[in-house]
Amino acid sequence: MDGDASGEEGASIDWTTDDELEVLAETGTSSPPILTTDGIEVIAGNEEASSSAGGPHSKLVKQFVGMGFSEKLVLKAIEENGGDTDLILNTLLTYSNLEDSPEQQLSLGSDPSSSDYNEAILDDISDMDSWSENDVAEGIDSLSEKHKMLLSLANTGSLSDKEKSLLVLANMGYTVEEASLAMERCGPEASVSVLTDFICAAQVAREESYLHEDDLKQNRFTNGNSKDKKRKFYEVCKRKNAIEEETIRLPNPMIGYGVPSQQPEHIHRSLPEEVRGPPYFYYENVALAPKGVWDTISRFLYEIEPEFVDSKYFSATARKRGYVHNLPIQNRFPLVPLPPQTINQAFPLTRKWWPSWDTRDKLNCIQTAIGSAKLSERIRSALERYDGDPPESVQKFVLEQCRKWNLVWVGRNKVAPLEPDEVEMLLGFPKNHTRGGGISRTDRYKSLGNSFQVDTVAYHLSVLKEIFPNGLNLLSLFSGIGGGEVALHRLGIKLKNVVSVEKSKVNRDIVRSWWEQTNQRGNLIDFDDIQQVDGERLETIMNSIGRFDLVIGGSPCNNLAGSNRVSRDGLEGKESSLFFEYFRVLDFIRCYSR
DNA sequence: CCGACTATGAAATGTCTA
DNA sequence: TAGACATTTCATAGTCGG
Repeated sequence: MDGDASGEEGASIDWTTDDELEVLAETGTSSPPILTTDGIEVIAGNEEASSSAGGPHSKLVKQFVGMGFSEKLVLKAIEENGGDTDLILNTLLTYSNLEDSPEQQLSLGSDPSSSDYNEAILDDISDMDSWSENDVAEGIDSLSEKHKMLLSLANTGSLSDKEKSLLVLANMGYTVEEASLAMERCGPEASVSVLTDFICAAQVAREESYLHEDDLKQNRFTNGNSKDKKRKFYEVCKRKNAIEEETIRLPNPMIGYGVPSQQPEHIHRSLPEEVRGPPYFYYENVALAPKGVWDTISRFLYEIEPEFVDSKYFSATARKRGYVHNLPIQNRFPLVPLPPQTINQAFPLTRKWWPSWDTRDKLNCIQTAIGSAKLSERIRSALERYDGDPPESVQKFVLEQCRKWNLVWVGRNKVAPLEPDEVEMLLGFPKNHTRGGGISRTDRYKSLGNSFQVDTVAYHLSVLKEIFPNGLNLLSLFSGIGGGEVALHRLGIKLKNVVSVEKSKVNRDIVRSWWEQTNQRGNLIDFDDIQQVDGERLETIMNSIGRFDLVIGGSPCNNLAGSNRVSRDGLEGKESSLFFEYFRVLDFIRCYSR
């Protein structure tokens, strides 16, 4: 009924040829991936049909740019070879090879001055060590010297987008030279995936030059040995994909190292000596992030495997999250009293109106926005047409919407979204935690939707109680409404000094107000912007209050979250890339505390 | 300008079935 | 096992009225 009116879009797009090369790349080595002349004819046909949009070869250009070659190279290659994809690929591979050797530099019009990354810094880095060895073959080692060094550069201030990408690529095992070349060629907006594609192509080209040096010198632009080249290209791409496909899988059931009601027989994990606390750290983000995100996060956070837990095992609402931490996992204990475990227990008044065909036991994840009044009205009028149970199709529609928007039954045929104080209770906060102080209702939903589930986090942090009987110093990054602080407080762990970094003023006010109301004896210091929390400032703080025992932080998820239709850009997204700031600060604290 | 409100899918994963 | 089908998701941008 609602948003299914988009049936026509696919008709005008012809997908039959677009993925030709990618499909070939995925087929195993058993069948050599050779482009047939059939494919070329089809492509040529399409290109005539769509010549009004873009250039005459726009489709071909897109195809090769998608493979990681720069647009300039592609255009030049097409100009020389027409529509023959075989010849174009050959030429491209040759070009990218020649670009690596200065004496044979072609004037391809690549303009170094247009790229604004700091070449001086990069040169310094690449001179400092023998990073040019290709790590891909050896596999990825744990926290390498590379990004430690990058980090020490970054610790004086915040990270630029380019430095972030560079860190990511360095962590994937690529050399800094490769990464910076790729970034220069692919432009500042290029995603990591595009960059790795480019590096792949360059690697092939390099290996090619090694194997066929003579051949290339004599026969620069001809179609020599194209089968070998392409085979090589696909092999390297496969190697790259093998790295990318090393995806962390979510456990089912999502109980991490155990939940109060379900504790595995024997749980054990051994952390490497160098990551054992203190300082302890606790990082959180959404479990269902785009592919590869958790691999990257885990690689940065010292190769510690994330613990994925769904908060539905702690409360009446689901909340699937991943936590990376170096806490002990033995002898955890839950907060008491245990919060309501079902919708029924949490909202007894809804039982009277709850239809038998609504089989929900738990609510879905609480988000930052609520269902509209119009939807509730649509549901009511749909149900009022029937005396008893509505037909199955209506039931299905209503249930779908109730699940999607977390609606509960508040009257005859009447559904409604949760109230802010109900959300507070479900998430383990004291009632009215976010109320007052001039905060709007909308902002309450937003702040709560972005928060921890306190019981879940407290269960993990409970092991700290016996480690720090006299309290601890807490560094809380992206504090939000203070889920970590509330969890520790409810556990009875004394907070000596809390340094809290939170962008939103209303959230800082909420934490401050909670701090005062709970008669805390320690000090609460808050900061606005994590990018301003540099090494110098941290050092000053630590000289004053002592070292941090615990670093808590859940970095922004909005570019990772599934409900974001607009900017689900992954870890490189505008806000979610602040993860690298978390890492920067954490690594500084760790280095300083040693 | 602020706050309430509404419309806006896709991507990843899980489950069922041939 | 592959593919159809089902479920879930810490959101954004725009409008409107005060």
